[in-house]
Amino acid sequence: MTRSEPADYNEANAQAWGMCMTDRYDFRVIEPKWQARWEAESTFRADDESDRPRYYVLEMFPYPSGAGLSVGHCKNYAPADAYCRYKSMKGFEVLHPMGWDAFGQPAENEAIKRRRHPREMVPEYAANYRRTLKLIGASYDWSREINSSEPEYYRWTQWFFLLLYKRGLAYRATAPINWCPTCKTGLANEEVKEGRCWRCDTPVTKRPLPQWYFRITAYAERLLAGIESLDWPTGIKLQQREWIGRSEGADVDFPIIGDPRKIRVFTTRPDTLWGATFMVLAPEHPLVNDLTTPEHRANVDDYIQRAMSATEIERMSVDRPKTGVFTGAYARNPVNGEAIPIWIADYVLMGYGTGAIMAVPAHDQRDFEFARKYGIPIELVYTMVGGPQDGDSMAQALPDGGYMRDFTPKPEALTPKSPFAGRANSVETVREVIAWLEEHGVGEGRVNYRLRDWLISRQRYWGAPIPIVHCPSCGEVPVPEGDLPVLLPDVDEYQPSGTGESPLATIPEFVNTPCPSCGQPARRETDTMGGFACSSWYFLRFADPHNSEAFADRAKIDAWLPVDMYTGGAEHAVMHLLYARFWTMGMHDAGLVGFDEPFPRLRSQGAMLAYTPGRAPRIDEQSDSDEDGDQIVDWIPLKPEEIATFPPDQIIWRWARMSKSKGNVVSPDAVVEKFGADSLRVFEMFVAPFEDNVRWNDEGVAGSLRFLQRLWRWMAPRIPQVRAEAPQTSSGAAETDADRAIRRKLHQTIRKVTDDIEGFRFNTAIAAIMELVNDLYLWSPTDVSGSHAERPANPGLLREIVTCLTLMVAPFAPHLADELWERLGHSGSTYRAAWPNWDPAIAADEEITIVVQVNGKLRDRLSVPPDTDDDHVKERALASAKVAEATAGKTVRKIVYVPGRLVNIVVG
RNA sequence: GCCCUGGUAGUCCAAUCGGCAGAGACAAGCGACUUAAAAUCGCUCCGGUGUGGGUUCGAAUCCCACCCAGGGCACCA
Repeated sequence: MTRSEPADYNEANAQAWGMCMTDRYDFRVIEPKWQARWEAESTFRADDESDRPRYYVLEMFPYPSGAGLSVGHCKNYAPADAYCRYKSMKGFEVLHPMGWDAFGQPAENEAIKRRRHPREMVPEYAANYRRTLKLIGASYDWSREINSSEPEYYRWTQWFFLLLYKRGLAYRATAPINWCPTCKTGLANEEVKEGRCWRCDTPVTKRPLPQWYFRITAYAERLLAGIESLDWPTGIKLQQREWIGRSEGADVDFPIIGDPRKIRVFTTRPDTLWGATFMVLAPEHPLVNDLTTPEHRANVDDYIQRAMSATEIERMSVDRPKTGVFTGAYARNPVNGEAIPIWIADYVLMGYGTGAIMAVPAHDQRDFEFARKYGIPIELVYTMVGGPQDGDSMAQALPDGGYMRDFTPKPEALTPKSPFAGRANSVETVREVIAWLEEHGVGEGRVNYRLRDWLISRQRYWGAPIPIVHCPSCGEVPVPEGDLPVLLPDVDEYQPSGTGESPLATIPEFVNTPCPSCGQPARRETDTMGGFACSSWYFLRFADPHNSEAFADRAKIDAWLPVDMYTGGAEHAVMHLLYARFWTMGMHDAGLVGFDEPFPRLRSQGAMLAYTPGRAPRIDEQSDSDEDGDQIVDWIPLKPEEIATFPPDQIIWRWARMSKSKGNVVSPDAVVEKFGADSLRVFEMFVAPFEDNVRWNDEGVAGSLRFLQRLWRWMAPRIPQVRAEAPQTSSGAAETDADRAIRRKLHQTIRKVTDDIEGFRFNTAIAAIMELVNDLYLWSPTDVSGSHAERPANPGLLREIVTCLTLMVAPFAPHLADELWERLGHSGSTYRAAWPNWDPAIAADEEITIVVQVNGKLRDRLSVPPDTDDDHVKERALASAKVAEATAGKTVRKIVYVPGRLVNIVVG
């Protein structure tokens, strides 16, 4: 947060330099100059024909909002850009593209709010983003810019829809879907967070609608297995694993008494079948209506009614007491022949497994609570020594463990004797029970996934129309490829209707079309695709963005993809990243691409936090949140217009993620104006590791500017000296100890910076350069004016230092580096210059410090050549006076020597 | 409730394999330069790693328990 001091550092600097105006670090001149040069020379254009090895760096493409780019976005863009520049200098042909995730609700909502059409608004906002990205010196190949809302792009989104459709991976079905009453559209499961819409926080309701789905569940196993090989943050891999939610168990069929049908349940614990004393169906289960007996009809209907009207939040609340009603029907437990009652309860979810469970109250806490409440018998399957021996004495379900009881079977039982009596409660027993069930034809092993199919339909205007025609005689007919794109009609009114119908449904010219198959009048599908469809393949388009014959040329895809380094926010851990993986697997199986993981390497940047004024919520603002004590809203950011009028003593300041909605966004424009783009870049990389959240502060950027000025002040006056000398004058010069030390430091720094950039550790890379600069001032002091920069005794060494330092700082402060590079007499940008190498022999320490400990406590230090042999080091350690003092009168019991590090003398 | 990440100086952060706790910066202070201030250059300050145990010659690092912060999941049978 900006504290105060609108000090103009650059002006102050100019004064300090007085007469030396031409040599001062003037970012206001340097930065526009190089940005113009890069643009004019197409420095960052990725050459498809290059014979260099390829490297593809991609940041998740943004939705260009009206608020513009913030310094928070730069937390990702600046380091990714530094990485690109580094890779280019390492000899790679780098593809670094940018585009706009322009379809979808954020753009549409903003357009509605501002009463402008998104078609004209999006390019304007995109232009502003592009301007800001250029302002911070980002090295994008703008000739590859794409916009997902343009027909030449979404034509291929539709093409992929049809591809998935033809491969049986897209289908239409009617089911109760997640519906956001505010956004007035259906949502995918991934877009519901804690029962609320991920965009607007509105509690989600259920609504039965015909919708399009992608059959992502068909790839559940591959999506899960593929995670293993990915170089991604462990947290994101874990989230994907949990979202897919694999569990092993069995399907078991329970015959209904007095009905020929059976109820199928999924269970992970088929070994507890002997304790299943009732069954529970989800209220939406299709058999409920048929099973309910007349005397229970009213109760059941009433319960279903209430369950359907509850919001997801109410229904999913864990702490809520279990409720349910008896249907009047009974099923037979297939293993022991008992007749068990069939209930319905809303703690059973229609969307998971079969929507029906066998309830084993003795071994499942939820079933236990339910059984206790409704007086249903509790039958132990496993018992433990010292544990409860019958259901009546239990206070809660039994934890895992114990051994299986023997049971007295009924005549209807599957086998006359209980076959597993005495078996341990273990996964082996579960496995054997499954085999036994299969043998007797009452169940089969099954793997179940939590993942559900991806709901892609949106009842919104601003998206790619789903390319399907509904014909009264032919049914669903895909639009022929030659007729793509199905253009989104240009209309004035496109507000979401809220009826469950897309706004497109009200446009007869769009809806009415002849059937592509039979030519009879038919209706177009009016739903559009959610924005995640566009972002599931955009990384391919960048390889060949202007292709009008195909989504991209295969040879170019093979050359550039998969993406070598992908960066973006962790909020897309399960949405975009899972969808894009699925889509890629679909394409791979269709033979369109040669890989099935699009992003082998991923890094997630931390958020930029701003110090944000807020207030306590009013009573009425808490109402929808806190029934169960969670989800309490305790802080609401103040709108910019409220701050002036709000009582200052009631303002609560907090660090909050920068976002347009909180009104706490710091724009790069102001920062660049005041400190320069290079300072902003250096600050964002230096302040913390890439993955960490950062609290924005101007002081830090000022510090980065000071560092760049310091570096410049040392370098600039020496460049003329370097240029004046012939390149090869170093050989004869005698090397002093100080010269050798600084050269060693230089090579150690190159090594450190190289390793750190490879490992995405930009903060420590910059710290290493700072260290080198500090050492340079000690080696060869410079005063304020630069006039006292002495003529070096060893011009070759000076040339080496100046050259390597310029190149090393280039990824972080490219404008400054290119300016120095030019002054050094080179033409062109550092972007195509070679990254410096280090010489291990020069970087090697001449002397190393060995720490001498006595009983683990530091007592002395020895300085020895690195190749000194072990015994000699130990001898010298024992010879130390300080050691003698510490060991006086004690016996040496042991000497631990860690080569090159320490000697620990254990005495007692 | 469960899972994951992380707690190091007044602040942000380093410490690569279990081996000197401090690289770098911010802030503060002092000195030099200056008529003065700013800027600059140099120097200085402070902590023993959230808490309590354990393993080890040796723990910021490994193990156990707890506390705090951030994130994820949450009736998934």
